[in-house]
Formats: sequence, structure tokens, C-alpha cells
Amino acid sequence: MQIIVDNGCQLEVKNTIKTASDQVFVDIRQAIVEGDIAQGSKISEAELAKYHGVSRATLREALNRLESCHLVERKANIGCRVVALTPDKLLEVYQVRTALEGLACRLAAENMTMTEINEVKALLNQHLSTQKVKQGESYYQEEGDLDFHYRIIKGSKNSHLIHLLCNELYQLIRMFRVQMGMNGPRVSKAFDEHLAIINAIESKDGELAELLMKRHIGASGANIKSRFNLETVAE
Amino acid sequence: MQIIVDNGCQLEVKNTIKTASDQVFVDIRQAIVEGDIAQGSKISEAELAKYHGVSRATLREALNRLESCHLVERKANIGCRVVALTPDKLLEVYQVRTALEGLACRLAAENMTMTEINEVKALLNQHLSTQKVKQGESYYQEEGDLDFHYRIIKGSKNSHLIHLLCNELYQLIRMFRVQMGMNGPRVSKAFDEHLAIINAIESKDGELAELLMKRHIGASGANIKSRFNLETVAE
DNA sequence: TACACTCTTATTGTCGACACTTTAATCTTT
DNA sequence: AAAGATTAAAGTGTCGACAATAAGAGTGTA
Repeated sequence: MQIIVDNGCQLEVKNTIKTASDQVFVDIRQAIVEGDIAQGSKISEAELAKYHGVSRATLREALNRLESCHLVERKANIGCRVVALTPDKLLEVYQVRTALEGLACRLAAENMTMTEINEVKALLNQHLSTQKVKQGESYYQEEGDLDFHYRIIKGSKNSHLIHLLCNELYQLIRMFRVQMGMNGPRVSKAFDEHLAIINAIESKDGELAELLMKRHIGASGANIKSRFNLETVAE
Repeated sequence: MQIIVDNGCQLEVKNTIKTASDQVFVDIRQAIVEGDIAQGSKISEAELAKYHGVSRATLREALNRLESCHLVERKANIGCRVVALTPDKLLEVYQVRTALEGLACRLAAENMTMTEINEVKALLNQHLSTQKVKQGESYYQEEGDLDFHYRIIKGSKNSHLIHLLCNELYQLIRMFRVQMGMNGPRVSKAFDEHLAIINAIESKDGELAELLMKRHIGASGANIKSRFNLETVAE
């Protein structure tokens, strides 16, 4: 049985849910990313296990994986807390992301096939048209953006890097974006940047592709950060 | 009770072992890194649990953490295998490491205090003298090298990056080095490179520091790779 | 012999109960 | 009343047993 994980981006790696802890992991992950479980809040194993209808052992298995995604933090004999999104943390994560996706982009310029490149270009055109129709709906923009980044990352053909970014870092980044609300004027600008990146990749210019990707992510991070500051000032 | 983890580098983050699974995790990790458990071999939960005198639940907790370190790979309903060290994997890991430690080095140039910088310089002098005495003993070289890299990484002051490198990647890198046997003519060269890096950091030249660190790691990776090829050819 | 199917066996996933640690509430002492 | 010790409550860590799944031996058929 193969179930496509519904985590806000259907085009992510189509995971295969085989065990109960797989399902609980995915469910809780979504709850955390979307803010249904408040950031910084403590997680009670007994309570969550009961809620999801599984034993504590199964739930703990799921918590372990959430820890691998950096979505919760555990302390021995004390318990589990949902990660807290602070401006400092945002900066840290985006510094790491920039370095890793920059690398991925350079490798993609070396390793992507013409077919893969053309698929991405077709995808961008498609995003452009739907974006004009669904203007303002940030969900589609986010999905499209994720899709683009996923394809570049996969194009690096570095499985360790792919795992690091797609499985261990991206949900945390999504959490920032979802809870900070990434949308607004950056949407159209991001689109142009995507175009420039895939063009650099097509020209096999790894150095330029890396540079553009780093700038692109830096701009995206700055955008979220500005919202952050607005919010914290508003309180 | 605070126990310093003996994993070949006493100067690593001094971890606090609180639970049984902590201890089992550290023990198995060392066994894998040092090759006592063969790479690629399947891990039997029942067998290992019995060997370490704990229940399977405790052992599984340890296996989860080993998976976070990328030292084992799990498949649902099938089991756990020790990671296999291939030339491809080496390349992948070193590409990631280069990007991350390059970033760490640039941040270190921005964030390290004069005190910290001086400590590293003192450390290098100390390594130089002991190295001359203990020439040829690769253990001291490796410890010294790890120590240097740890301090730079810590100097980045980016806790996410520190965690990623020190807790999730370094044991895997150690595994490559230990099982491939990193020593020989590179030892003294690496020392000079360390010196150049800390000088760049002292000059607050983040760009240069990053470049030098990337080259340094690249050379180290190439060194291991050459041994790899020798070995695989010899077979 | 090759292939498909069944059944057995071994291994992993899951459960409920118990042991230990932490936390806080209560009681004692000054 | 404040500080420290004691104890009760809640929560996490660990265990042994059972259920579900996968791998392999064995059987039968073409």
C-alpha cells in the first residue's frame, strides 16, 4: 500500500507509510508545522499517545523521528518540547540552508539531465499561469516554490545531501514559512529568480547557479525575518 | 553523574550519559566507527540487546539515534544495517562537509573572540610539539585535527550548524578516517593549513577563511579517496 | 528443471505494566 | 515567614510478552 504523504506538498518524495509510527509521525509533524501544536509547548507522551490511539512505545518512535527533523527537542527524564521559532533560530537555519542548497544548485548544474531541466522549465511556466489566476493565494505559491527547490535538490544527485535537505531540514523551514506567513510582494520576484537559476543550470554554469540560489534563499530569509520583526514589535 | 564520552576525541562535547540507551548508543557507535561491527552488516535487535544486557526497547532507542548520525539505515519490517562506506558515499559526505564547515569557518571569522582565537593558536603550537615527538602515531594527529575543527565549528556560534556537524555528521567522517587509516604525508601539510585558517580568522577575513577551509577539507577528502582506490584495486 | 504456492521460522512492530526520575506540594525547623 | 527536608504525584525510561510482517524451506504442478 502506497500512500502519498499529505504534508502540504504532494510532490515531495512519495513516502510509503508502513507502520503505525510512520502514520503518527506524519500526523504530528503536520500538526507541529502548521501550528496546531504550539511552538515551545511541552509534549506529554501519554496524552499524545492516547489521542492518536497508539501505545507510548509507538509514539516515542515517532518523537525520535521528529527530533531528527529538528521539530522537537528531547531531554532525558524531562521530556519533549516543540521547537521554538525565534529570530536567532531563523537566522541559523537559513545560514545552513543557504550553504546546503547553494551546494545542491552547483551540483545540479553539473548533474541534471536535459530532460530534468526541461521539466523544471515547464513547471515554472505552469506555475506562472496558475499564479496569475490564483493571485494572492499563498498556498499555491508555497507549493510551487517547494516543488522547484525539491527538483533542484534532487538534481544534485547527492543522496546524502538530498536526505539532509528533504527529510531533515525542510519541514522546519516549512514551519517558519507557514507560521510566519510567507506571501505578499516577494511572490513574483521569487519567480524571476527561479527562472534565472534554471537558466544558469542549463548553461552548466555551476558557480553562477550556486550564487543565484544563495541570493534567492537569502532574500527569502530576509523576507520572513522582516515579518518576524513586525510581529514581535506589534506584541 | 557526568561521564566524559570516550569516542576517540575527549575534547568533543562532554556528553552526559543519563539513561541506559545513552550508554548503549555510545558503545555501539564506537563499535561501528572503529569497525568492530562490520560496515554493511545487518544488525539483529535481539542479539545486540542481549549482548549489551538491555531490552529491545532500549536498544531500539539507541538504533534510532544511530540512524540520526547516519551510521545505520533502517527499513520498516526489515531491519537495520550498518552504513556501507563506498567511494560514492565518501564523495557525497565530503561535499556536504565542505559546504558546512566552509560556512562554519566564515562565521567563526565573524564571531570568535580574541580569547578563543588565542586558545586555538596555543593548541596548534602544542600539537606541533607533540607531533614532532610522536611522529607517525596517527591517533594523536587525528585527535588534534578533530580538536581544531571542533573549535572552529563552535566558534561559528551557530547552534544548529554546530549540532549538525558535531552530532550528526562527525562520527560518520571519523568512521571513514578510522577505517581508511588517515595518516601519512598529509599530516604535516594539514598542520600548515590549520595555521593559515586561524590566521585568516584572526584577520576577520571570513571569505578567505571559508576558502581555505574548503580547500583543506577537499585535500583531506582526496587523501582518503586515494587510499580508497588503492584498497579497492588491491582486492 | 523452473515456477508458483503454502507453511514454517525468524525478526520487527506494538502493547500494557512496572521502575525510576523529576517536579511540586506539604510539612518541619529556625 | 523563609528555607530546607520530606513525601506524593506525574511523567519518562525500561521491560517482557504478544501481534504482524518478511524471509526461507518445503511441496506440488507444469
